Amino acid sequence: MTAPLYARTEAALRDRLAAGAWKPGAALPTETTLAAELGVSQGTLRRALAALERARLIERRQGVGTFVAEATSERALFHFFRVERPDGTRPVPTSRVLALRRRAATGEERAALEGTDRVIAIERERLVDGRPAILERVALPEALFPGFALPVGVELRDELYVLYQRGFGLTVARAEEVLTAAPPPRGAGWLKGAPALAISRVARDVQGRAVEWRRSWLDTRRLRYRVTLD
Amino acid sequence: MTAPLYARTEAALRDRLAAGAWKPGAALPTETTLAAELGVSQGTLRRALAALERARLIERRQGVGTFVAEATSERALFHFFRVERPDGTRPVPTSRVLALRRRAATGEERAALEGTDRVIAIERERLVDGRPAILERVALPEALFPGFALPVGVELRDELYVLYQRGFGLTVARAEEVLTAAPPPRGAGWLKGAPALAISRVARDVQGRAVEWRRSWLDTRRLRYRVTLD
DNA sequence: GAGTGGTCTAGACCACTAG
DNA sequence: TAGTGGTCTAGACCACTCA
Repeated sequence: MTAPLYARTEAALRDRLAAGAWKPGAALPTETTLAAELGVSQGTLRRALAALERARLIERRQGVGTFVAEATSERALFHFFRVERPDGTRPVPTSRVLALRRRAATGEERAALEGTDRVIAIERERLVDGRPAILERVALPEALFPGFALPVGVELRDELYVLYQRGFGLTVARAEEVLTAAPPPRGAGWLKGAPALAISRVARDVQGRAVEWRRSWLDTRRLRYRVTLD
Repeated sequence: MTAPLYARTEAALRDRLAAGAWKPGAALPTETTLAAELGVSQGTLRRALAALERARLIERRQGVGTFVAEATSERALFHFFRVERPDGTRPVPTSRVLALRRRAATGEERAALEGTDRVIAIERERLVDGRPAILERVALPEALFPGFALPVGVELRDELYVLYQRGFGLTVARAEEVLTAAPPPRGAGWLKGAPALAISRVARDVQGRAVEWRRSWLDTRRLRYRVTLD
């Protein structure tokens, strides 16, 4: 009936992490103290910690300690940007915001973001090797991102997910993507009418809450999408 | 220097599974006997078995035993066919082989299949809701599939990966896919010139050997590709 | 009821890091 | 050298399946 102790221990830790009991990058208590605090054996605690490490919520370093995982550009790019050049190398894109405004959510956005009424809508170009290769529309629930702002028209080496965590305590832990081939969208003259790879994403935080919706159009002559199934 | 015991235990079991020490669907020895046989404690063995279960090489059922995973249609479809209808439901496709012949490998095939000289080339249509929706070209290393044959022109509810395992002892455990948007290929009139989602896949067996290369063209008006990143 | 895998514990020892 | 996480073991007990 009740879940096993290691699962309840993992859930308890997950809640405390989500609640911000420890800041990203900070160390958790040691195994022995944390086990005592939670009233479980060290072995049971270790099983819970191992699961959290697989989910990339924490990082463990032998001889040093256990730390809350931080959203870094590298991590965001590696895990959530599954794009490569035709030769298989992975680019590090820059980006330029074309527009940012607050407005009512479209039906699609409301469905993806689970009932959000108002969104912050961002349109940006992402540049690979200095030239635009991706057009992207991002929608954020306004309630979760109070005061969110971005400089418009400037070329940035940003990663949005780093900003989400640092500015609003929202850690993106999982994303679902749906891909189709699409005619080139309006507003991307550089696509020159070539078909684009359209990617729709819902990003979720540690507890599964939908935090961001985006749709990207990729210039498939210059970029491909790679995924491993196992 | 040397890998930890649980890792070596896992590797040993993986080798024995790949060598066919136990047939797909058969039961492995119990934990206690297997632990004794390998000269490790039950705890260490359990850690190795848990890893193999996560990799879906074995299945464990409490009160019953531990079994070598079988390639079933359901498993093949669920893990390796990441396609859905626009409404989000997952179709169960049928297929019709258009051609099957043996020939020299193209450069692309040789690269993907790691030096294979001759391949069995299959071209087939896959039908969703009774109508063609996917054109697919499959290349198999001839050396690994002696005598491989398929009925041509007949509509089948097949799953190739089930045939690979049952007929040739080759279990597909992992696949890498690269997606692009592509102009419609020759030979798929039903696409009517609409852009297609092109999917290239290398499938690998338990030990990482490339076992199959395929390229599929999806009618993106009727099908989408879904993937979860975490 | 016999036998299987699943959970949980306690503790010894090792490997690594940092002051 | 003190303190951390990593490995490995032994054993008790639970939960489930099936004859």
